Order: sequence, then structure tokens, then C-alpha cells
Amino acid sequence: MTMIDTETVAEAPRAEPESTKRRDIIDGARKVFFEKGFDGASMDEVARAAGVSKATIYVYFGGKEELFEALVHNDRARAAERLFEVDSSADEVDTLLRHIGISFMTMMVQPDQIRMVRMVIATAEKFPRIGRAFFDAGPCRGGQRLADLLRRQADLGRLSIDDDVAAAYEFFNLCQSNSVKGLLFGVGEQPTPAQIEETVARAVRVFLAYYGTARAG
Amino acid sequence: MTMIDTETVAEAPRAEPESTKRRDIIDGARKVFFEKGFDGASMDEVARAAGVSKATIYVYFGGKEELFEALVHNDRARAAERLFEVDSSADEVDTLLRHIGISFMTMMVQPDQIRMVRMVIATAEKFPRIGRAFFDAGPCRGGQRLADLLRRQADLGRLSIDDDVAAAYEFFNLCQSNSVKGLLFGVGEQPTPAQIEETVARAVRVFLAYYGTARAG
DNA sequence: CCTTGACTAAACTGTTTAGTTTGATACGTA
DNA sequence: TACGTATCAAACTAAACAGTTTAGTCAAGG
Repeated sequence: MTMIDTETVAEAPRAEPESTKRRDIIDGARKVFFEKGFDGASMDEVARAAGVSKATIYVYFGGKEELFEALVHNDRARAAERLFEVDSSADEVDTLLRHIGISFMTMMVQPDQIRMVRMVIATAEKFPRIGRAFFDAGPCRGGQRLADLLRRQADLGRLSIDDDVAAAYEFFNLCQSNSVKGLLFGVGEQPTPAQIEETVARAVRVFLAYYGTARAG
Repeated sequence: MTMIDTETVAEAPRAEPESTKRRDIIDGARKVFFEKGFDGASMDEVARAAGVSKATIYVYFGGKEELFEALVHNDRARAAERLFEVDSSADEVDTLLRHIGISFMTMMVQPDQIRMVRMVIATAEKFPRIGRAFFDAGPCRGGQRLADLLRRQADLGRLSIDDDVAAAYEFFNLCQSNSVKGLLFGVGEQPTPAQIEETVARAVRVFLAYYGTARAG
């Protein structure tokens, strides 16, 4: 009768959302998941990349899926928010749009962003929750924020917008040209800043041809 | 000395590109791959779905990757070609664009098309050859064909196009709104034909505001 | 000095899978 | 009847992998 009734054994003893180990593990997971995809990555590799024992991973995370979800949640929203940090400066609507477009595209074509999108799309069937969370925090939120901004500009008489949400998506889509799709399929190089600027400039011209009020030269 | 020097043993004895079995196997592969993804699909399942023994698969295909590639090659180009079967009828440029846009979007939002894109994107890192083949035969070829068409319309004076390829991608991207991205992330329903028509109509209006020559009221 | 809690490396479990081999069946034909 | 060809079902091999367990290390602190 050794009485090993360690009733206090339950629960994660170590799962403080902000711990060095936890961050190490997520960093390792990012490296391996981004490189090999969800199915291709093994937990042994993640442990090795994180400089942590496999057992420790299972102390901090319930399993592979939970670790992946933590990674996505950790990385996602950052970008969508930073997109609009350019707002204040410009008061010309075309300059404003150009800034936003460049900011958007510069972010979108980052290798890590592409890998993240790839992985989330790949696992969207298996883990719809992750796909939805990513979509809501990324494209959806970004579209809504641009829609608000367009609406404000329309109220100032600088744009003529009928459907602000539709217009927002149109603008982002115009900016993408074929680069993003190409990168998702593993074709082509990351465009240079100059190329991005040119594509965005085109997008702004087309966009303003329909939605603009002042017809500039 | 039984002299079993069957020197003719080499090479695929059965690999005629068009055989009933070969087609059966690809059909089975489509069913299973689309449902489970490349990694999730097992060759036993494919064999069962194809009504074929696993050994037979390996007579016709060198392995899982080769089978997947054959499936992609088999299914891909079909769509990109059918896109432009609407050409002849319309001679109004906006009608023409609307037809092409609707045809494009109707194809893009098919569940099987979404699954195919998802799978190719997911495997693009592992098998770049497949990603490239799909991209070349799909988006790239489609863009080029629309660019040609736009150029022809421009030569007839119905459009004012500076960069036909860029304009083509802009048009396709305008058509997509948020539907395709949403479906790829597993969010939202397949849009109804009416919704597609509306989105495409918007896209045509925006496109023609910049590229059109006749300003229709 | 001993306990406790976090951690590690390594072995282990059970399962899944790609790909191979084997032995049998069925068919057309010489 | 005998032979070659195509196929099949099923067993098998070898490897990988998620997740668990074990035995032990290390440091803080009482």
C-alpha cells in the first residue's frame, strides 16, 4: 500500500502562456512545420529544432494539432494589424492607397507568410477551425479595415464608393497580380520592392478610374 | 541452367497511356486524394476505390508521387481550355468579359477545383514540379489566353490596353472577390450563380472604367 | 543533505504506410 | 492441353511516427 494517490498530479503544471520554453517550442515548430508541412513534420524533428526533449513538448501542448494551432494563433494577426500603420501620414487618397497596397504586398510575399498560408490552406480540410481563425484574422479583418477606410474617404468626398467591402477586396486583389498565386504554387521569385511598387501603382490607377472622384491627369 | 534470361523483362509492360485500368486507377486516386489529401490518402484505399489490386497500381505507376502527378496532369488543363469556349458569340466587349468572368468563376468555385488547388498548393513545397506544371497549365495559360484576347480587342479599338498580361491578371483577380480565398480556407459557401454574376458584373465595370474606350452610361 | 520540480535522452508501444512478393485465378491462343 | 499474360487477394517487409514511459540529471531552497 504505497499510497501513491498523488491527486494533485492533474492539470498542466507548466503552461503559462508566456514562458521561455513555450516560445522555444513554437519557434522550433515554426521552423519544421514551415519547411515540411504539417504531415511532413515529425515531433522528433520539432523537439530537435527547439532544443527541447519531446516529452517536454507534451507537457506544454496537448499534441501535434494543438501545437500547430498555437503556432498559427501566435503568428497570424500581427501582419493584418501592421498593414494600417501607414494611415495617418497621407491625405491624398492615391498616396494612401499606394502605401497600403505596398504594405500589403510586401507582407504577402514574405517567404514565411507564403509558407504559413500554404500550410493553413493545406490543413483547412482537416482542421477547419484553424482555417477559419486564420481567415477571420487575416483577409477578412484586413478587408473590413480597408472598407472602413474607404468609407471614410468616401464621406470626405474623395471617393465614390457604392459597396465598400466589395471595393476593398477588389483593391487587394488588384494588387496581387500573379505574384502571390505564383509563390503559393512554388513558381517564380519574390518580387522586388520596385516590382511591387509598379504593380500597386497599376492597381491604384485602375481602382481610382472607377472609384475616384477627382480625375487626375 | 534454366536460362531465364528474359531480357525483355524490363520497362513497363503495361503502361499504354490510354488503358481502361490506367483510367480506373486515376479515377480511384482522384476520389481518395481529393477526400484525404496527398499525405492522408493511402495506396490501399486508392486500390480499393479503383477496384484494382495494389500490385496493379505499381505496374502502371512508379509510386505514389507519380500517380499523383498523373492525376494532376490528367485533370488540370481541361478547365483552362474550356474557359474560352464562350469567345465567339459576343461582340460587345463587356458581354464578352462577363461571359469569360462567369465561366472562370463558375469553374474556380467547384468543390473539386478547390480541392485540387488545395492539394497542389499543399504539395508544392515537396514536389515543385507538380506545382509548376499546374500553375503553367492553369493560371499562367489562362492569363496568357485572356491577354491575347484583350490585345485583339484593343486592336479593334474596343479597349485601351497598355500591358495586356497585367490587365488579364487584374481582370481575373477582380472577379474573385473574397469567395475563392474563403473557400480555400474552408470558410463560406460556394457562391450561387447569381452571386457570381453580380461579382463579375462589378469586376467588368471596374475593369472597363480604366481599360474601356467607349464610356457607356 | 535531501527533496522537489523541470527537464532530458532514449527506449518503447502501437499503429500506419509505401512498396514487394507470393501463389492463385482466369483468359486467350497455339 | 499447355503457355504466356494480366490480374487479384493477401501476406509480408521495413520504415516512420505520435505519443508514453523510464531512468536519470540538475538546480533551488529549506
